Amino acid sequence: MIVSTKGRYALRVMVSFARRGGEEYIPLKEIAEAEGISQKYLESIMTTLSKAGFVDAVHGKGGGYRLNRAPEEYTVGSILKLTEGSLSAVSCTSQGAAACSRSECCNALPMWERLDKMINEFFEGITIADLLQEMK
Amino acid sequence: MIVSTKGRYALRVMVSFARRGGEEYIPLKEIAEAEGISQKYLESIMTTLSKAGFVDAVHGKGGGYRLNRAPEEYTVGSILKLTEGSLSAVSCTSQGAAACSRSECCNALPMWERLDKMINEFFEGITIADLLQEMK
DNA sequence: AAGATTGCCTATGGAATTACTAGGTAAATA
DNA sequence: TATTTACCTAGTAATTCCATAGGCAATCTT
Repeated sequence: MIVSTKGRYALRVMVSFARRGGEEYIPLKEIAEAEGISQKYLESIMTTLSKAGFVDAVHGKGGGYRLNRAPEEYTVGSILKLTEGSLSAVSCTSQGAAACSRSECCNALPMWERLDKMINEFFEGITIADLLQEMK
Repeated sequence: MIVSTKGRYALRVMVSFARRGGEEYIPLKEIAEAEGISQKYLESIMTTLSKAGFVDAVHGKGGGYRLNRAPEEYTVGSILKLTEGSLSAVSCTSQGAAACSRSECCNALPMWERLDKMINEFFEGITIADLLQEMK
């Protein structure tokens, strides 16, 4: 599986922020309850998003998180790459993985590379604004 | 990750059989050695392929495995679906998984479904014969 | 300055999956 | 009958996933 709950929760939370709109800071607790996600687990995800500069965070009362760009400025790809680490379908092509000893002669490698490219373009072509609109 | 070693080994073995051509049966031991794959691990994969009717198997001396169709008759998708169980990128859309309670209102579901469709069509459009030809 | 509220950090743990390994059983051939 | 081969059932170390626990740090209100 490419996308675990971590990445899916991140997307959901970003959509949730976008849906609310506005510039006020929303505490994590409120988002976690609204979305039915474990508060503690969501903490680590929000910290990741915050450190990467995807959201603003302020401590203390009246603090919380908020988006710092328009929803159409966030691609799904950028969020998933951040939270999932990689979107590669096989370890062969994910950077950081040990280089496969067969890469020089592997018949399948070009296929994996085309797949990665296709998936990457797919996710880079969708934004939080698109998800916000989309209804089944 | 979508594709584990199980699926990748299965593809490699199928390509290996296709490369040899011919109708003689090749023992698993020989394939495992040629491909540098654990013999015992490969056993379970070959049994899966055999039970699904992808290869013929005969016991005893002179036995082993062989393809029962032309390489262009095997799609990569069919082999991966068999060995990996599912090619879904998220558990939300893989059949057999518990239905997501949010599926009725999930903003992301149409995206996951389009992704699955795209990946499926990608793999169904490639055959073992294609892999055999393909060189980097 | 104190206390409440909120985000941030580190560590831990159960469950599932992955990638094997071990050892036996069944079928076919020499 | 003995050998060769596929098939079946278990087990296991390592890793990843999905959290949980508890304290520390920063900010605001009073």
